[in-house]
Amino acid sequence: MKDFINQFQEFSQLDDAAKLDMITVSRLQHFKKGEVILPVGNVCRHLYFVNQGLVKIFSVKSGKEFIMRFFSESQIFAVFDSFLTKTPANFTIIALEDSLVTMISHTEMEALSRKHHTVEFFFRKLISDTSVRKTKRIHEILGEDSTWRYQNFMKENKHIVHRISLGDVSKFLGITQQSLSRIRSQK
Amino acid sequence: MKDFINQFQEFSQLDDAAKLDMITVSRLQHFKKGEVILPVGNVCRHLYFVNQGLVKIFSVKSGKEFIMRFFSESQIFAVFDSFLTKTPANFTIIALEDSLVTMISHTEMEALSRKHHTVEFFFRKLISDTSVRKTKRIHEILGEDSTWRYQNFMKENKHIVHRISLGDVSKFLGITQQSLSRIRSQK
DNA sequence: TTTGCTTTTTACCATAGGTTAAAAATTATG
DNA sequence: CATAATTTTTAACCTATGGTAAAAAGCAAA
Repeated sequence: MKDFINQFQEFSQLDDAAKLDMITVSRLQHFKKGEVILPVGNVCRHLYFVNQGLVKIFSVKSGKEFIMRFFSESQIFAVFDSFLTKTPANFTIIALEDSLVTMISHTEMEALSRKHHTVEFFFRKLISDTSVRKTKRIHEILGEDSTWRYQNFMKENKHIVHRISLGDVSKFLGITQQSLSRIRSQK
Repeated sequence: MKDFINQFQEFSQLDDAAKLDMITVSRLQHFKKGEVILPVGNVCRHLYFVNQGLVKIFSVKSGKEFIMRFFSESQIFAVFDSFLTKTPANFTIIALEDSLVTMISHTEMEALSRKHHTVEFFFRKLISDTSVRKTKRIHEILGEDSTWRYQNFMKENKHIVHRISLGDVSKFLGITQQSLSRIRSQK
């Protein structure tokens, strides 16, 4: 189990004082399988880090579920637009497995950003990382067919695909489960 | 023609010292219709502001053009992931009309962010704004059909649609021009 | 094991959007 | 103007994916 500070370091170097402060303000929480970490409509007031487990961020639009992303061990997550703008989240976060999560509140993050430039920088890096991913995703949805996207998803998520149901994979890809099944069979 | 500082203010309040500094480091440049503002593969080293004109940010994937976004008067643009991570941009920026653009270099922006917390905050707001838009876009592409997306695009871009070719509209929507034409005729 | 619940697959039809080709309309140029 | 170049539309055909329904497989609990 990778310590969250080590992981944060991979985004940007944090000085020792900053590290210490971050550890101080962080808290650990356990979520049971199926438990809601953030209900839709609530403001996302924390930055989360997965120590152990698996979560999904999703939304429901006219009865259909759409999965934004999965997060597993050593990943940082939040509903960023809600987190950054303090507006109600359009997404729900739930634990797909029993999960152990480290949390830092928005308030604390803001304070630390102000105090330590390295934290502010880390923050910006983190946001730009999610931004890059979204751009890539838009690109792929518009430019590649679902077979390609399925194979790509499997390739890029080798370590966790066996923990995700095919239904959830299809909800991530934006196709029906039947279509996914068809894609899987032909070949 | 809206002054860029005024526009920046709409994202977050800038103090007078910050404003003055930003004006000092900004420079104005003219681009002719069709001129490349940023070639693909180059690092996007500036934050841009459209005083007058219209630009598009696009990429080409296996011969097909995909338009990320259009920017017209009073809008701030950049290839943000390139700008933030200093990696080569996957997108080209070109002027669709003769355009007058205010530019601030990444280096200057970084320096000002460090100097003025209001600038840093503005920066984060700006990035989170683009992030929200991308999320919305992903959502729409996966959840709505092209007729809906076309109508929505027209609604949300009333002021500039008459300046954009239907070919470019289709490249933004991610469908062929023929499909767009079909959508436009039926109804 | 048996029974029941959930997930995944199969099948058949309907439809949106892609492909290709060409006509029509619009805009630019000599 | 007249001609060329570009943009937009029309049309015929094709394919991928959705909708619906039901079967099959996998898993869980008694």
